[in-house]
Amino acid sequence: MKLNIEEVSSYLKKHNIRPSYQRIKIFEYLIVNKNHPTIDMMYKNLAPEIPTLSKTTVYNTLNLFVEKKIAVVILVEENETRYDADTSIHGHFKCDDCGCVSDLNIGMEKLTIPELEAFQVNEHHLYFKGVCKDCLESR
Amino acid sequence: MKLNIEEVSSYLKKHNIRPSYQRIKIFEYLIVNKNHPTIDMMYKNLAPEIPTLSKTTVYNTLNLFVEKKIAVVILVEENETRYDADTSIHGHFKCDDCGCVSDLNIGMEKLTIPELEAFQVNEHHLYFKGVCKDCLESR
DNA sequence: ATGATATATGAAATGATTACAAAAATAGGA
DNA sequence: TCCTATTTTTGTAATCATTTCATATATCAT
Repeated sequence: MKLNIEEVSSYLKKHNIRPSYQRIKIFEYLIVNKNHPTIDMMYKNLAPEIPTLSKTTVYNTLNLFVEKKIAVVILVEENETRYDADTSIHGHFKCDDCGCVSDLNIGMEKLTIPELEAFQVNEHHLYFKGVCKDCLESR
Repeated sequence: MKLNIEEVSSYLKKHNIRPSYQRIKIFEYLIVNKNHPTIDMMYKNLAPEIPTLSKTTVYNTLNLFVEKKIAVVILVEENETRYDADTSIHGHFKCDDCGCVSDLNIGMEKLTIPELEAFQVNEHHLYFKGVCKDCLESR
């Protein structure tokens, strides 16, 4: 996602989403931080800037983004739903130490799965868990 | 997992789990059905056979199995934690139509991810979502 | 058998998410 | 611009999965 902040509004419009103040701010947060945040992370970070923000709005907005396909759900942990505005096929790594979730550019096309020949595949998900480089070094 | 039902008890013991009646029945359910069930599915299916069974016991037992590494958590859906007694590295497919989750034998070793060179990888997760063959045919 | 430890149970607490109704913002037409 | 209809936001209450906790039950070693 090489999306410029100024283009957020038109990007939302292009996907049939009215660019309200809250929606713009939330989408901006996703593409600027690229940290695959949870609802709570987004709420806590945006609340100071948007004092009236309700957590329900964050839930509603992300559900809308997913429905309109400008965001995807990332599952790397039980009871921890994260979101990503990068809808291209790629993987993730979750560090069990610092908790960060980073992107992996994976040529998942290389993976041919015979068992899926007759299947209709709509979503690809690949993730790893372990300890990231930074955490390994600081031990 | 080519585990014989009679061997469940010794398999549990080998992993430092006391083979109580409930634990044996729950583990048997996993290896016999191979359907990657949720806690609720296991509870509903075993309750008739074990009238005193408590859902808390199913939670406790699966948490124990995961801790002792004889089962793994499978995430293919928000707020839907599933379990698998096959701890070997393999993938899954979830059908959005019938809801079934099936195994995929994937040589994930073939995937070399340069970005993970300096990382310590403990878990591999790969899954796809879409429509399975049976559901496609019955349309 | 007895006492100690481990396990199972059910009720209550927690936490994330959704449902819902009211308030606020926005868009379009007179 | 004003009015009305529609959309969006908000906060509270409801829901659902999961955990906590205290008690009851079962198991183990002596």
